[in-house]
This record gives sequence, C-alpha cells and structure tokens, in this order.
Amino acid sequence: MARHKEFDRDEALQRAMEVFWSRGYEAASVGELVKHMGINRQSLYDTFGDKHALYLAALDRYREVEGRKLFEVLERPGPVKRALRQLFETVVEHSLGEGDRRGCFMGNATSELAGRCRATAEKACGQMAAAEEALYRALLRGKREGEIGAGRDLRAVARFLYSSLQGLQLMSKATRDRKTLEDVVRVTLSVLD
Amino acid sequence: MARHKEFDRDEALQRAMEVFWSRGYEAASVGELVKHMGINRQSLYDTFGDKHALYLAALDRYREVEGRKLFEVLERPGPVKRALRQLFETVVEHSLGEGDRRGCFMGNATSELAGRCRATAEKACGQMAAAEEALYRALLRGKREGEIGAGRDLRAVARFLYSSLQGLQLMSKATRDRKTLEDVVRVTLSVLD
DNA sequence: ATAATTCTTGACTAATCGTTCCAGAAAGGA
DNA sequence: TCCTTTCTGGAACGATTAGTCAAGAATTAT
Repeated sequence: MARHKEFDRDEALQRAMEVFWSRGYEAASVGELVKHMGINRQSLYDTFGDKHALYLAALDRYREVEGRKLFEVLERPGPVKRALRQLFETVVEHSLGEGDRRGCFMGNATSELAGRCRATAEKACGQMAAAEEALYRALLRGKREGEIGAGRDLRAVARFLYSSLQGLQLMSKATRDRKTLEDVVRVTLSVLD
Repeated sequence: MARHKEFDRDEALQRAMEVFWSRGYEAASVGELVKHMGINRQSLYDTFGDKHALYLAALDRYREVEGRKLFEVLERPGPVKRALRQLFETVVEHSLGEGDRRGCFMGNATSELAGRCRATAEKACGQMAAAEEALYRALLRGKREGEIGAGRDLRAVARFLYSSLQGLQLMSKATRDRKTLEDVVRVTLSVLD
C-alpha cells in the first residue's frame, strides 16, 4: 500500500535532543533542528507535531536514555559510596572535557521553561522522582550492607544528592576550575560518612 | 543646553532585570522590555545599547542588588549556623510563595547562556566568587567563634553551599513540595555539624 | 501495471524579531 | 526668544521565526 519511513524515528529524536540540549528551547530554530536531524522539514512536522511537542519528546528520550546511562552505575555491585563518587566524578570529568558545556538537559529545561510551561515542569518532576528513587535504592542497599549509618533519613539524603548533582552541573557551566568542582563533590559526599 | 532624562536609569534597569529574570534572555522580547520598563523604545537603545548589553547590565544589577540582599543575613551578628539556615529558608519560602517561580537570575543566565556566551559566563563566575567569599567569611567567623569544627576545609564548604543553593533553587522551579525542599536544606546544613 | 500512500523539495505564508530612522514635542541654557 | 539637545511615538527596516501548502518522486501492495 504505502511507502515506508526512510529515517529512524529514535535516531532523529536523538539528534533533536542534542540540539535542544546544547542550545535550549528558544534558541534552537526549526531550521537548525531539521539540519541536525538529517530529515526533511515536513517530516519533522508529520512525525513529531510541532517544535514544542518535539521538545517534550526529546525530554522523554533524555530521561530514558541519558538518565538511565548516568544512574546505572548505582545498580552495579560493590560499595555504594564508591558508586556515588563515580557518579559525581563522571559529571565532573564530562564537564571538564573539550565539548561544549551543556550541563543536564533536564536541568536546563527546568531553568528555562518549568516556571511557565506545565508540561515541562511535569517532565522535570518525573525525572527528579526517578533519580531520587535510584539514589534512594542505592542508599537503602548501603544501609543494608552496613555501609551507611542506620539513623539517617535516606529519602532526604536522596533528594539532597539529586539537588547537589544539579547544582554541580550548573556550576560546571560557569567554571572549568577542577578544584572548585571537586571541592563541591568532596563536601557533598561527606554527608554519607 | 539640553533636556534632562525623564526616567531613572536604575529604575528602568531594575524593571528590565525583572523581565529577563522571569522570562530568560531569548524569550524576552524588546517590545516586552519596553513595556515593562516604562520607557520609549528609542530610549532603551540610546541608554543601554542593545538587548544583549541590557541583559548584561541587568545581570550586574542583580548581583549588586539582589545578591547583596540575599547574603546580607550572613553579616548580621549571631550564630552563623542560624544565619545560614535563614538564608536557605528564605529561598524556600520565596519559592513557595504565590509569585512565579523564577529561581535565581544568575543561575538561569548560567543555564541558558554561559555555555555559549563568554560575557555571561564571566558574570556568573564573578557572582559565584562573590557569593563564595560571603559564605567563606561567615564560615570563618563560625570557626573563630567555636561554632564550626577546626578541621574543616572552609573554602570547599563555601563552594559546596553555593552549589547547594543553586541546586535548591533549580528544584524549586520544578516542585512546590515543601517537604522535598526542606529535606534538601536539612541535609545540606548537616555538613556543618 | 495500477492505485495508494508517503517521502522529499522548495516555495510560501503571516507574524515576530531586533534595530534604525524620522519628525515633532518638550525642556534646558543663552 | 532662540538654539540645542533629548525625549517621544510611530513607522519602517530586513532578517528570521514557526508552520503550511502543493507538486513530484519513490515505494509499496494489489
């Protein structure tokens, strides 16, 4: 009956995510998106609706792909404190790398749009809850294995860690001073002792 | 010889700051700025140059006025820990207020522009250094007065506190759940014990 | 082959963007 | 009063924006 799609939807979405990630919502033009996605302008509108819907889809993809990638270190066996240190150091190393400092896409979206776009705020809340949960599970395991003291409010600590991760990524957009970022990480992780 | 300016430059700049603060750089149009500033379009260009220069001037004003306002609690006599708690709780209360959640203007600027605008990154660095210094002075006083243990790297703690403040303000853009924000504050301040 | 469907292409809206220009009103000093 | 300067308002600039339309090429199933 009909012709098939000639491009891979997920791949195009991934490319769109990269544009939104490094440019933000407002500054990313549809022309730019079309170019980087490697698809036709019309295909973009046919497949994703409009710019805003594409942005929300990109946020979903970020959470599913990049979020999972970042937090999976917490699922691996071994000391939880070490895993958390690795998580934070991954962020630092990535920030100090040669690429452009685009921070956390979800954090950027929160900063730019969450205050005036309900859908974005909900995505940000969802990501926050998922990350909090991943951190909480890791902390629970640490408690169970005697690595973390029993008297702690682990829910609060998980929320704190997510907030710190966001603060760190924001700071890494302003400075490339390794010492500064490592100071932040060191003190942050000291709450686990 | 000539006519006087009929508007107050600082007042107009304050208004411009408010627009940029709640809308961001890209989403704030010159028309919107003109309207809220209460001055003529031409006067805006005559007085501030262009939109980007106005934005940078607004960042300067934010640091001088709002930054000073927020951190002055640290200069007041009394226990340093209590002052720090007040600082963080001010942020939480402000976030939970009825107004729109615009977060920290400097944080927003960092997130939106620091990655691709050198001038913005420098302003963000400057603000960061100033805040770090204010926090560091407070911590030093706490140490001198025996409130804070002697073995701590206070420079690192000051950096950590600024990062946490930014993380907190970002989270407050996504959620209005008081418990979540207070969890973050409580754990953050626990590093001082 | 034929018909149905989709992809591709580029031109095309209508609106908005930041910015500039211009003419007239207002206000100060001489 | 007269000259100079600035403020004001609106019109206009060219560029860019998000989004649409239409026509032809390509690919499928019948």
